[in-house]
Amino acid sequence: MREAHPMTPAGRRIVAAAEELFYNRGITAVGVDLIAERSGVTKRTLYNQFGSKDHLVAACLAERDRRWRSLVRAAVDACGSPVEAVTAPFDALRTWSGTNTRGCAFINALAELPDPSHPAYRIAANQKLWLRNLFEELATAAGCSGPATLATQLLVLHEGALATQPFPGDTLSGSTDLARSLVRASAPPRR
Amino acid sequence: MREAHPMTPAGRRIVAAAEELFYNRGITAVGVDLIAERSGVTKRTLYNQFGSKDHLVAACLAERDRRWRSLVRAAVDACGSPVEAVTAPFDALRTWSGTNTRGCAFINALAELPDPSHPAYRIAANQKLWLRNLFEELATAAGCSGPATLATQLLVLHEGALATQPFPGDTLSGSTDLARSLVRASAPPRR
DNA sequence: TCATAGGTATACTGGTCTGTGAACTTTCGC
DNA sequence: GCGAAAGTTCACAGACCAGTATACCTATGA
Repeated sequence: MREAHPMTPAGRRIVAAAEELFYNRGITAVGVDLIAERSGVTKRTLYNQFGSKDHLVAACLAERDRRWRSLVRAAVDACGSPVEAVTAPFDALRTWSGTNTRGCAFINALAELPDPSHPAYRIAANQKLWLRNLFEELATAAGCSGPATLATQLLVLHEGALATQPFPGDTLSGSTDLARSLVRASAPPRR
Repeated sequence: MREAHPMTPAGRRIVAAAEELFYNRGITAVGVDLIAERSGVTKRTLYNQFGSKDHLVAACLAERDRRWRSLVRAAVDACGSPVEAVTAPFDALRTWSGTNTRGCAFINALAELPDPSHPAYRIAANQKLWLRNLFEELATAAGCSGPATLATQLLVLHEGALATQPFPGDTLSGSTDLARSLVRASAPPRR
């Protein structure tokens, strides 16, 4: 289920170029010719590596997911207490938003890929499930009451901050504050 | 700034068909030939009415926005008290979600239309601004403390519920509950 | 030494895309 | 009855699309 990344140098360049183009211009709007040109590679190489555009899309989202998860894990590890750790994904989101200002790539991808049998569909859907479960695990570890309900609320706040990111106004700060006060309210009293 | 809707019968059929197709399959993925066929109209008529696909996209989003706003206004008017009215958009969202299960059409559209000069861009961006301002107006009318901060938090909850809608699990109930308790906490004590 | 894997170069297929041109028909209010 | 607006028919332009075919080059390592 967890495959390694035996990707050739050309393969990595293709994914990097495609990721940027898909995120900033949309998946359907970007052609494989442009991706090949941007990554300094022939279209033949692209097809030898990924087989089809659909599978390249999946590879891009998988790579993005991998990067996002490791950022969140680092933010969780950097926290001093289990209670702080519950809202660590909001800290990760602040970092992430510095270089990703066009909303959530997974939501955006699903907007263009309505077919559940598309190889990228499952990756995008799992991404949200993973975060929700992480919130629940962290809430449980911090001793919060009602971790399931809390996790859903935190996910909504997180996705809301991400979805409103392209619009003017700082929504991330407000939702982070709200998330923290929710966690504090459901956490056991200190010592 | 506010033009009427002197749309011909064919024009209305085109918008209706295009709206459904754009929302369910993505804007770039849907061709004008298909839209013309679905609405029982010639491609020539489509271009006579809207000039370009881009302007048709804008007309579809404008129509959707109009429908959404009137639903929200009706929900606000149906409320018994100013405090209840603040969270009325969440009631409207519950109704709306019955027939719209692919997330927010405006967020989805912006994912495919990165160019701010696209005729549809401003419509999509204004939609969120309108809702945020409505929240603030309603919060002020209800005598809530810190209406600006509250409005931003309510917007985030609303957009979060909308964004997570395509995924399994009922996120709308949890965010509606949270929204109501936020409003109650900042509202003045009864009588 | 030589097979293999990764990659280049280039031309091509068959299809779809948005958008236009030009001439014809239908409907309806004045 | 007539003129204008709305709509039809259909061919067509020119660009772009995903994906393939063929032939060649160049490392590396057994």
